[in-house]
Amino acid sequence: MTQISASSENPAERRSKTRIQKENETRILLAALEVFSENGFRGATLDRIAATAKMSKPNLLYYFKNKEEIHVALLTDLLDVWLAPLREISPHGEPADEIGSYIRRKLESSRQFPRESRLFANEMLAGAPHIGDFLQSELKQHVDEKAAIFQGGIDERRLAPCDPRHLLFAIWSTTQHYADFSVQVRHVLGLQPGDVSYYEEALSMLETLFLSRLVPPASTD
Amino acid sequence: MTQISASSENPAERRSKTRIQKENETRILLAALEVFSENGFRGATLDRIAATAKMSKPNLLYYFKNKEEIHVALLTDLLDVWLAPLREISPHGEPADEIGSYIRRKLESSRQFPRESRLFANEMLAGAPHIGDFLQSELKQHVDEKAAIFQGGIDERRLAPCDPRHLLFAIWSTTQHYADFSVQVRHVLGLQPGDVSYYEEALSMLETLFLSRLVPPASTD
DNA sequence: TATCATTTTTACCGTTTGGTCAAATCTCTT
DNA sequence: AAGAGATTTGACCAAACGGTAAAAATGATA
Repeated sequence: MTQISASSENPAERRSKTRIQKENETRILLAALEVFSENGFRGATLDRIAATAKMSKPNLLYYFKNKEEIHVALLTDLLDVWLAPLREISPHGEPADEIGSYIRRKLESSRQFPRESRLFANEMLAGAPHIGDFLQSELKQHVDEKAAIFQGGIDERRLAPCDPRHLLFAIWSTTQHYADFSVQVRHVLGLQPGDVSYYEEALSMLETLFLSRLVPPASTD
Repeated sequence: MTQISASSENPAERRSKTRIQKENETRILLAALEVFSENGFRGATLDRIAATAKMSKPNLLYYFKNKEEIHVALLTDLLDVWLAPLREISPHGEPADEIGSYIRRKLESSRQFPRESRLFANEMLAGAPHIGDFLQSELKQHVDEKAAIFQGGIDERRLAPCDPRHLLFAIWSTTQHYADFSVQVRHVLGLQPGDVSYYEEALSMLETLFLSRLVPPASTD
C-alpha cells in the first residue's frame, strides 16, 4: 500500500519536517537574521546568507522559495518576540510597577535579541513595507489597550498627566537603542566590540528616569 | 572599509565650482539622502539615486567618482548636523535647563532632518563602517565633555545620581525615535503618512519625563 | 540491499548593479 | 561668432544578483 504522500514541491508544505529540513531551516533563518539585520532587506543578498549558513545558494532556495519568503519568516517570528514584553503589562498592578517591569523586560529583550531588534529597526527605516498592516492593526490595538491602563493610572493620579502612547514610545526607544545603536554606545563608552556590560548601567539610568526623577525639586536655599 | 577623510579628485576638487556644478551636486546629494536613508548603503543603488535626481548615471558619476564618495559626502555633512545640538550645551546653565533645551533642539532636529536621522541610524545598524572613527574620537570627546558638565550638576545635587552618558543616550534615543520610527509612530497614533503633528505631544512627553517626574511620590493615604 | 524520496550540487539564465569610455552637446568667455 | 572647457549622453562591460533545471548524491526504509 502506497501511502498518500503530501503532494509537495516546496518542502515547507510537507506534512512533517525531516530532521535535515528542520536543521537546515534553522541554519538558514539564523544566517538570514545575521545578514538582514545588518543590511536590511535590499542590502542583503542570497549569496551572503547562503555563505553565512555554509550552504550553496540553490540548496538554500530548496528550503525557501525566494528571498522575500525568508524575510517574511523572520519577521513573523520577530513580531512575537517584539510583542511579548508588551503583552505582559497587567491592568491590575501599580502603574509604576508595570512600567518598571516592562522596561526590564524590554531591556532584557534588547540584550538577548539584538539582531531581532535591528531587523525590526531596519524594517522601520525602510518604511515598514512588510509589516505596515501589523503596525496599523495588531500593534495599534495592543497599544490602545495598554495605553488605557496607564490612562487609568493618570486619572487616579498615580502617574503624571501625559499621553501614554508617547510614554510607550519613550520606553521602546530607550530600550531598543541599546541593541540598535550598540556600536555607538560601545564607542562612546570606550568598550570592546563584544562587550555588553553596559546593560546594567542602562537599567539603572532608565529606572531613575522613568520611576524616580532626574531633576530634584528646586531647592529654596 | 573606507573612513571619512578629505580626499577626492573629480570636478569636486577643481578650484572654484561652476554654477552647474553646485546645482548638480546639491541635486545629487538630496536624491542620495532620500535613497540612502531609506535603504542604507548596500540597499541603495546608483540607478535609483540617478533617477531620483533626474539625471543619467554617467552624469552622476561625473560629479562623484563612485557610490561610496556620495555616501561619505552625505555622512560628513550629517555629522555636523548631528553634533550641533550637543555643542550648544553650556557648562554655565542650570543642568535642568540645559537638558530641556537640548531635548528641544534634538527634537527639532528630528523634525527638520528626518532623512539625515535615518541615514545616521542606517549607518549604526550596519555597524558604523564609515564613521567608526568619528564615534570613537570626536563624538566620544564631546560626550565626555558634556557628561562632565552633568556630573557637576549631580555633585551639586541639581541632578539625580546617574551616568550622564546614559542620560545622553536616553535623550538621543527618545528624540531620534520620532524621525527613525516615524512610520510606527504614525501607524500607532492613527495618523496619515505625511502627518507630523505628533511632535508637540512628543515634546510634552519628554519634558514630563526628563524635567518633571512621571511617577508621583507614593501617597500615604 | 534495493528502492524511493529527500537533499545537494553543477551548470546555467536573464537582469541589475557599479562603473567606464569616447563622442556629442552645451556654456562661458573673448 | 569661435574656441576652450565643462557637461551630458549612449553604448558598453564585468561582476553580482535572484533564481531555475536537471542530474547526482545521500538518507530512510522496507
